[in-house]
Amino acid sequence: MKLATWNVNSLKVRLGQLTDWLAQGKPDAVCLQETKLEDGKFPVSELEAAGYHASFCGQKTYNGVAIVSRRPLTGISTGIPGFADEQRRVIAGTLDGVRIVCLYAPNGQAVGSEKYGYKLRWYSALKQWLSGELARHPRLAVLGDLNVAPEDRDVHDPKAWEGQVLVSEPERAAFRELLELGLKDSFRLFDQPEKSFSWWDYRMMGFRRNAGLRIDHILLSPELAASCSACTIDKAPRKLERPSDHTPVTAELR
DNA sequence: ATGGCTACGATCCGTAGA
Repeated sequence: MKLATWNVNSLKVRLGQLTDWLAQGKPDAVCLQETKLEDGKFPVSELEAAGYHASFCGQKTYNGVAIVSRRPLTGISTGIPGFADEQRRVIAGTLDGVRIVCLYAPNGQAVGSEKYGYKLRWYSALKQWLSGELARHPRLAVLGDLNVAPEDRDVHDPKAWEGQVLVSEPERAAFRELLELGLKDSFRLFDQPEKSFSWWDYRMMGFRRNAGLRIDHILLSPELAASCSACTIDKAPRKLERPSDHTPVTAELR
C-alpha cells in the first residue's frame, strides 16, 4: 500500500497537478491539506474520472482536509473528539484495515501569540485522541502537515530559525509526545539525503536555495512501521508552474 | 532590510500561511 500526504494550498488551483501526480504515482490514498473548499465545491467528479474516491471536510478560504483513495474509505470521522473546533483540520477513515488520519496542524503564527496557544492546545487534544486510536487500531497511519520541524536537521538554517514558530521547543515537545505514544517518523526509518525538506517559502527563491523545512510527516504505528519499505519526498511537483509551497511525502507499506 | 510570494475574498488592500 502506498500512502501519501500533500498540502496543496488550494485544491482548486492544484487539481490538475494532483490528478497528474495520481496518474504517475498511483498511490492507494493521499491525504490533502489546505483544500480551501466548501464541501459542496469539492471536485468529486474530476477525481472520479481520475479513478479516485474522496472523503473531505472543508471550509471556504482556509484549512480543509481530504483523503483521496482508490477505493472508498469506511468509518469516516472528522475533527478531534472532545475538542470543539470550527477549523476543518482533521479527517480519518479506514482502507484495507489501515486506519488513516489526515491532519492539518495549526501554523501558530508566532511564538506566544493566541494562535500559538491554540496550536499547543490542538496538539494536546491530538495526543490524547491518538493515544486511544493507537489502542483501537494497531494499523494506524497519521499523515499530514504537522507544522513542526522536529529536529535541527529538518531546518535549512537552524540558527536563523532557533526559537521561531514551527521549530520552538514547546512545538517540538508536542511532536515528540506523538512519538512517545509509539508512532514512528517513517521518514527517519531510512537513510535520507541531507537537507531533505517538504516546504519552501515562496519568497526569496526558497526552493532554488533549498531554504526549506521538513514539516509534512507520515507517522506509523509500530506494526505499520515494521512493514514500511520506503518513505520519500517527491520534489517534482514543487518545480512545476504555480506550485504549492509544500511537496508530497509518500510511504510504502508491504 | 524583519521584507521579499501566493491564495482568497474582498476591492484597487487585508488576512493568512510558514
